[in-house]
Amino acid sequence: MPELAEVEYYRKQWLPALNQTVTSVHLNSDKRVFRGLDCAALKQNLVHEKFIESLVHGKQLCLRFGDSHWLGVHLGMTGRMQVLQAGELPAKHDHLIIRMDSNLSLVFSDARMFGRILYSNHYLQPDWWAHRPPEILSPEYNFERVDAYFNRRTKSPVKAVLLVQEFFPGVGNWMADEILWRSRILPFRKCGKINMRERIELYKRIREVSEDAIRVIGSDWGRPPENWLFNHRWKSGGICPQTGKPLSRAKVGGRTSCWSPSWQS
DNA sequence: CTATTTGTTTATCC
DNA sequence: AGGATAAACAAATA
Repeated sequence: MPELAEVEYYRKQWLPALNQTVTSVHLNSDKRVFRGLDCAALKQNLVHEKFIESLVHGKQLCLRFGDSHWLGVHLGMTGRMQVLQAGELPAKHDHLIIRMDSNLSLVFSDARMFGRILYSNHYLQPDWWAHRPPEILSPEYNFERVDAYFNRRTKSPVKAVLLVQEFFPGVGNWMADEILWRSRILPFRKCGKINMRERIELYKRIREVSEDAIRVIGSDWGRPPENWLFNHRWKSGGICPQTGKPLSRAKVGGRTSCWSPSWQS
């Protein structure tokens, strides 16, 4: 389920082991989450290194060890991160276990294995961390960028474009539906047909939903207020919190989308 | 047994 | 060349 705020929530789960040192790394290199990775290098080189920094950018996590070890974690659809106390045993889908000198263990789990582990041992930033688009809540993000993104995808449904990570880092399926619902714009509208007033509204709601998600979910995975679309969109039979009328669901841009026909146009 | 899932990559067509 | 679309990946859940 990880989007912007859920990824931040999971980043925090490893913080109890910050400034501790790796004693061993356990993994099964056959698992799909390690595709393309030099698992032997990860297992050997991370030992004796200190966990010094924990960063997040959109849905991408970057964990730094020592002065040249970069561990990337992408949570995919069902990825999770947690810390195991001494004596606690790994579970079925725990694919990467990093034991620390405190006897805590950092654990990455992922049932569906759409997630991915990345690793680089170099003083310079690896490509997967160096090449990042501006984050939605950063100072360099602005309306002109968003306007330009829509102009590059004029024939795509706006829902599909909101899911492009290069444009809207961290936005996932529920955030995109929430943004469109708050902007009162239907998900299948083509970007080229969205006028300036609507684009300005979308830009504001993109930032608003990102802030709200971080505040409500990113800290302790709290349940969002009932006046968000969030709590009503998951199952069919949901009701629009604005109009009290039924919500609609259908695939838009390849993803199940939920909208309120009595509210969005 | 069938259909569905909060994500990304790859192939293919335009 | 770049945009648009669908399939593939894998396991749990309803």
